[in-house]
Amino acid sequence: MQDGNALAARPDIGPDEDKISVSREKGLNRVLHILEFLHTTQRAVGIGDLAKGVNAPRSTTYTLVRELVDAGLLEMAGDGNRVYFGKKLYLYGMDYVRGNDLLRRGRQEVDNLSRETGETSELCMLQSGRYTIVHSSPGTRPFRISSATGLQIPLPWTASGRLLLAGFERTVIEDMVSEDDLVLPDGRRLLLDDFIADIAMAGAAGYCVTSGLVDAYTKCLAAPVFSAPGKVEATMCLVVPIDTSEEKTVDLIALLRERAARLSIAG
Amino acid sequence: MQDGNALAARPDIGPDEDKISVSREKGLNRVLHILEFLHTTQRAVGIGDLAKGVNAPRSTTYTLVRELVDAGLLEMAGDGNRVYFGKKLYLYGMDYVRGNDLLRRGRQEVDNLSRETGETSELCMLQSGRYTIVHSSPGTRPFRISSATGLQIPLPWTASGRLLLAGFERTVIEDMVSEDDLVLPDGRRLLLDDFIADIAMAGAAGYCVTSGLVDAYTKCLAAPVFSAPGKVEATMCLVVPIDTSEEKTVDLIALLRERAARLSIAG
DNA sequence: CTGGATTGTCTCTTACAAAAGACACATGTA
DNA sequence: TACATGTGTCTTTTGTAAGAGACAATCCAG
Repeated sequence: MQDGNALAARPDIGPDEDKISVSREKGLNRVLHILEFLHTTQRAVGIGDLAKGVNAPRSTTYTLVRELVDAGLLEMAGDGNRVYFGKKLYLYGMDYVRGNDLLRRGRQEVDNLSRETGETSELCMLQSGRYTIVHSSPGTRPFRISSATGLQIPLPWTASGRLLLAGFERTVIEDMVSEDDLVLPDGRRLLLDDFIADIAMAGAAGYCVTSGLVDAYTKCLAAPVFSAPGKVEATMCLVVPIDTSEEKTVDLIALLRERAARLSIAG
Repeated sequence: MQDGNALAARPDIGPDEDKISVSREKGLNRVLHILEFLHTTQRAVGIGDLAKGVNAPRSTTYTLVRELVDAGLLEMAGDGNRVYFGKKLYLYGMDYVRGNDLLRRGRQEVDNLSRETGETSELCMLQSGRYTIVHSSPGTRPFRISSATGLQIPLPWTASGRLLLAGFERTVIEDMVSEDDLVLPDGRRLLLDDFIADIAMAGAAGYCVTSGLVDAYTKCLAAPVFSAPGKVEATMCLVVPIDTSEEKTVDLIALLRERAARLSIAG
């Protein structure tokens, strides 16, 4: 099952039809699409729009939504004909946190770090082959982008991405990184070979810094968190102004690496 | 695991859906049961046990689990043949928090309150007809029960339960409260009429105190959070030693009510 | 007012997923 | 050694859920 679902790319024009005919799909898959769609929209959605968004028949969507609302996974939002995530999902999510040492302690460390440094700090992981901000703490600077938790960003855009891929085979990396991912927000285009070289360097150095990749005003410092020797499970990173002095940057990296190391193994 | 599945006993109100034959069930329902089962066990579970736990055929369970793991809703845990909640559920849960003002601010207030008072503080809501601890902050006392987030408790056992039901019709309350719910942990039995009288009183007073209901050593103070005039959306509560002085209790109630009021409406 | 677009509910059909069961391979234990 | 128990992957069968479409009820623009 290769679910390169169309919703992530574009709802309407789908050259990558799984089958020639949009054959009957399993209810569970429809549900998974619905959840993913709500995650991308980040807001309550009308059931009609939802049906369009996941490219499912209206009747099916209505029944599924009703079942999910009854189950508490979704909730009807404000004005009455929109749905969004429900309390049950929150509860399950907290269960996950509780059962996951790394995440639990990582959130804590990230919060500490951003409080101590005043900079935006994040915990990042690979999530189904994509870079994901699992937790972030805003820092105290006047205007800082609220890089929302759960946001997924192309791996090549980030320092963390370079660390997370350390140790992977070249072929695996090629699979994970699409052509589009190599195009930066400002239109510049990375070379795959350069990116792979970056990954090797980052892995060897034990940290990674990128400047002006996602935007022109910040640089990103990242350090790896290991779940086993050599296996990068997550990264902690700091987002700082691009004009941060070399000296301060070095200090921050040292701090970051110390905290990341503290998270590693040590179960 | 000789316990049948407690959760299937009453998935929802009303019609006797328990058929003689455990006939073929919808995949989505199986999934919902799986999630609920994992929520009650609060730990990673082997797939075999999972199948027993939700009373589903092994083969079905294997395929469903595989699909859920692929989707990231579940993850294989530690030793390799157990499953538990996955990162995706955490991300969806955080989306819920973000989209839900009351919860977001409520968590904050609860954390503040427990820090200021040193007592265990909780945010509670109705979740599919049951009392649910949506967020809790432990307080600083030496030994305090870690009333886990997401824990569901019979409504009559709690102060919050009385407030949450304020304004509901008697028949609705009767539907929500089972016979078993009226039996306290220590074996005492509440009368439904008394409970309903309590609800009315709590609703009128705008707060509620219960002593020694869940256990003999604590009392529970609760105040309502309104989503609209008269509509109780949640409660904040404090769990304090049962021998807390009358004077201090009064002070805490005042504080609690102030904070709860701050959460109300104001959306 | 009218015509088009949305919303929510219902019914009926058949394509397809859930379930049964067989299999292969580990374990443990008498 | 046999014998039970747990695990993971097949195939086959058949009950039913996904989907098409019809319906009434809003809503809104022209």
